[in-house]
Amino acid sequence: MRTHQLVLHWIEGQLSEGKLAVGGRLPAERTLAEQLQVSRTSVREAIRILEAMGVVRAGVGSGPEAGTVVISDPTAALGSALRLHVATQHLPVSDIVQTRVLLESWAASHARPDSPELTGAARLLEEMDADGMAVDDFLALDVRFHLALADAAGNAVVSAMMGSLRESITGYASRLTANLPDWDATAARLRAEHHGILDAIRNDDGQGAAKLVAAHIEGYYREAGLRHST
Amino acid sequence: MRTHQLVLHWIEGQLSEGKLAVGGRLPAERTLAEQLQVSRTSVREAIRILEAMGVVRAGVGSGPEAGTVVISDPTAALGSALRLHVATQHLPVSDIVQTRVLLESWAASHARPDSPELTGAARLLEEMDADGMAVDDFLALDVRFHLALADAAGNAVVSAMMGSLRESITGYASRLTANLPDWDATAARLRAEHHGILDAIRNDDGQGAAKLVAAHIEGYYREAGLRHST
DNA sequence: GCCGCGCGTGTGGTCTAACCACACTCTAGG
DNA sequence: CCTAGAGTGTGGTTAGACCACACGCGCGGC
Repeated sequence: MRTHQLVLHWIEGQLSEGKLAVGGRLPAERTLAEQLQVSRTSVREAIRILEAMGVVRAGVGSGPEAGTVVISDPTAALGSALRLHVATQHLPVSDIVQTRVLLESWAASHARPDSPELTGAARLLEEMDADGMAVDDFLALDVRFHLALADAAGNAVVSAMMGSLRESITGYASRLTANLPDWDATAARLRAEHHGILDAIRNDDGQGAAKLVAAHIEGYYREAGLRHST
Repeated sequence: MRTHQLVLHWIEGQLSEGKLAVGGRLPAERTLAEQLQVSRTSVREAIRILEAMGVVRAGVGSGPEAGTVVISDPTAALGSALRLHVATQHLPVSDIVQTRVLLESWAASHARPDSPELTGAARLLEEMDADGMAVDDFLALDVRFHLALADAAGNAVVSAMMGSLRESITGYASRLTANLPDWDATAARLRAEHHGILDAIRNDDGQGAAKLVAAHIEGYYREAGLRHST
């Protein structure tokens, strides 16, 4: 076993045993190196991996924001991993879109009508109804709306996967937007569909909401010219 | 931007532009450090992250197995990320099981009846029918059977997520097995259910297969004592 | 007595230079 | 012709140094 993996396992053990929890701080790199009898370099390599996985956040200086703190951001890990593998062209974008439809349909049909996240989603829709909204701003709100729907289903894993899928193809999606023949018409349609989805969920019509979401996403990508199977 | 991120972005760019593909080799660490005008330390930190993400494999010595080679193993990245976040107790195991049901049901209903992966799945079932099979061996084949079903749906993202979900809870699952009141009876039931699922897929009854898969998984965890919502 | 500025201290971030283990490859000797 | 050894290039690891940063204590002026 390589040295940095030893450090990694030690930290994972501390997490499993509850000796290290979210919000807690790792020992300083130099201290940890001495404790585990390895070089600081190896400690740093382990911490880098944890950072890439969204498990810790490293901050210089001193005070509450400094040091290496345990966080929990599964979306970051999954997102960058997916993005890298899309770059290697071993994960087709069409598969990502298909998976997004699958997860989001499920979330729509399992979202609880009284979920607090839906209130936030409704507020986002109001913002999107503003006139003369810039395309990028609209798309940013769109992402947040869809993530809010996913959160409303109350499954942390699904939420994280949804977020990572969105993150891995945001670059792709904004390029696709340029293909749209008439943005204003598309935006108007998207707005209407969003309201339809939210209403369906609030009326406890999970199956209907799932169908609307699937049609919403597939319609957008089809209009923008991405070819994919369903 | 931190130095190792510069290296990371450079490599990601090479991947996106196709200058670096799966099977290709990165320049030697010392060479890369000189090219990008950074220290070898920073190059190594970037490579460590890529290694953790399942994008490269590093090997010492010389020859075809040596050097840093581009691979593509999304499952590794997602799996270790999920496992770490389960350790922080910010990803409930019940959510993982629920997501597994969701993905696997979808895969069962979208698997093509003539998919070559199903042939492999059938062979696995034959092996599992052997008498006096050790529990661990049975479970290992079980994992491969379920992954084969996921692969049969032809979506790389779903396959990777399925694999990572299994990986993140294998430790948990094998502990659960000890709770089973009568392993032989359970194993017999699992075998029968497996055959039922495979038959449903081969008869082009996707909806039926999905229902059977969901019941199969939920039944197992319920019997083993994991409490979770559906 | 109170306020504010500056330095001390500890943090992660980076770099250099060296040595190790490994696995292939070339070459000299039998 | 074959084999044993030296040579070469790879990642793996370490030690030690210096940097930028940000808080917090304490000294000084007001």
